[in-house]
Amino acid sequence: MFFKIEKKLKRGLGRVGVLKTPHGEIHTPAFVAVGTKATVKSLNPEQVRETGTEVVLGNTYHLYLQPGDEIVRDAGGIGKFMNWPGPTMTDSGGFQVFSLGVAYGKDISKVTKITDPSLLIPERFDDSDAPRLAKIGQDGVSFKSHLDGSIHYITPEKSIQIQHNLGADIIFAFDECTSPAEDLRYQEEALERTHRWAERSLKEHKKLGEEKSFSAGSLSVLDSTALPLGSSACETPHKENFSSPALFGIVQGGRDENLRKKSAEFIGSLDFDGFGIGGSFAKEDMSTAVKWVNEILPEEKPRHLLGIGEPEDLFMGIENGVDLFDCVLPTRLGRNGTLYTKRGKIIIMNTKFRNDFSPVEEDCACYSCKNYTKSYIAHLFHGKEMLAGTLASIHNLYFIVNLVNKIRQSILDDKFFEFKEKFLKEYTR
RNA sequence: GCGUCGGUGGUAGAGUGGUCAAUUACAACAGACUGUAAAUCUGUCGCCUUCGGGCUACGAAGGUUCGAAUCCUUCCCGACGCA
Repeated sequence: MFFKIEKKLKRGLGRVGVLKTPHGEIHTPAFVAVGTKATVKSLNPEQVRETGTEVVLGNTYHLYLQPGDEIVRDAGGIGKFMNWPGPTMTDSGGFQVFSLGVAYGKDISKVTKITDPSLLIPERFDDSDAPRLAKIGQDGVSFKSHLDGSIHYITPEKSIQIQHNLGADIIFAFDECTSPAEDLRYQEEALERTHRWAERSLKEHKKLGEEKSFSAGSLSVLDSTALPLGSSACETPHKENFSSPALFGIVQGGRDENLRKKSAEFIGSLDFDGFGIGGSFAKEDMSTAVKWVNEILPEEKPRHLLGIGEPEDLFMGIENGVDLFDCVLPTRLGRNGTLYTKRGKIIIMNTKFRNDFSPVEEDCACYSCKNYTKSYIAHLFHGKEMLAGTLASIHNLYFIVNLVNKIRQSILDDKFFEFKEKFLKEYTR
């Protein structure tokens, strides 16, 4: 993997770059489509590509449970398995420590509103009897499968082994995503753990890399079949790291400035190929956390803001030096009937759209907008037709990917701040 | 014409003397969703309300009862059976 910064924002930490992977280039800042179970829900790879998406992110925990990482390995890796010829990433399962752990069955998620003050009370009350599917142990995390109830113990080593089997171009260290509701003492404890796990992830990664380079030799034959289907993403794979993915370390630290900076210092000092910025945020804490971290992380390596994705967040992240984003929102909102427009989100099932024969966005160039009306898409949703989620996901993914692309271009044109102001002024809610 | 069964809120369909403005499902309406436990979830869903409650309602009209969607009578409508 190779990362090159092409241009920097004059004010702020933002930059434009290119990330070269064995399966093609990623033009940063870039939006990564989430394909948790080796599929971007409701879309086939051609449809994903048509939205302008360059890279897809799968999930370690989900693919380990089903179909199993060895099957994905034997299929030729996640990209080949899912017929996605471009770059791929896998998340480590660290988010599931959170979503299936403390957040399980609760009204907390990746970005938590502070409307419920009890969520932010700075104490870790004893709710050990609360049902959860993930429990943090001495060495790793025990998960109770949401599919069949079986118990699985995931350690940093295990996560890296699974990810090597899944075979993405970029993988992540195993971490603990913490809730903003946790108190400082717990954040500190969790951060220590994430740091130890980072070192262990890195060590296991290097070990597996060495084992692979010993047995490498005929690998290039295998990979020549996996080149991107005609398009600019085609690039000669780099020799270094060819047989081994790039590993990103993850910065945590919650909302505390000292912890965030400490984490950025520590993770940034390790021999990672890039970095993830993790954590569950209260919305207003996000920008400061990102800034604290990116002022410290080594400038020449890429940074991925994990799980973030609303338009205003993308501007914030890019301005503060983020190169990669992934988020389930475009596809999840799409499937659930909410569509992005430059004037804000709309709920397509609302009565007023039943007889609205204009496209979702008049000047949008996505497949859905070029071919269908709001009335028709509303009809598909009311009728619970499968095509509904597909058309909506195409539009939303196109909207977000293209927004990031436009922001990228605005930096190249020295117009970032004008563009940001203009966009956010029109975009409401 | 006689007999039997049945008529419940937008629909289907519970309820068969008080705890019933009426279970439930669907539809409708509004909302939520940020490293996917998610094609999911939440709220509203007779009228009015100062959110305490008030009013009108289970085909129609009478009646029994402290009290009726629930029991009785007649009528109207529907299905089936016999003529």
